[in-house]
Amino acid sequence: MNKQPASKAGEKSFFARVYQMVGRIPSGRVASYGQIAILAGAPRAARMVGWALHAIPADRDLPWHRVVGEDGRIRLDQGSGQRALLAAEGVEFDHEGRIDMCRFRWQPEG
DNA sequence: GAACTGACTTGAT
DNA sequence: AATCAAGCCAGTT
Repeated sequence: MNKQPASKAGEKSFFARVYQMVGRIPSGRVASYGQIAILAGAPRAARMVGWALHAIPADRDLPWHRVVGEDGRIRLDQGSGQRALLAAEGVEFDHEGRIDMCRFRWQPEG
């Protein structure tokens, strides 16, 4: 548990960074774990991103469902409803349940 | 303080 | 093209 302050005052944990980036993903767009990791400042912490999302408190209204694998496929077991959430936002899935990352990948430039 | 873990990614076989 | 293995970072125990 965080009995001590995360790093220094003002600096948030890597998790908080991830949450912030995930929160910036616009509706109808998706980002990969690795992408979020890069944006969060850890180009190789893709696994941590997944763990961070796993640790998202219910209070957070983060669009965690907009984070998928680099191949555009959901890395969660069915039951999370992630695919349904994305489909509801206009994200299209192919017959293999994969997203066309070329079209739906979120590009933080704008 | 060391070891383990994980909603990943990439490269090799 | 599919499967296997290793690497990676940060948090948790």
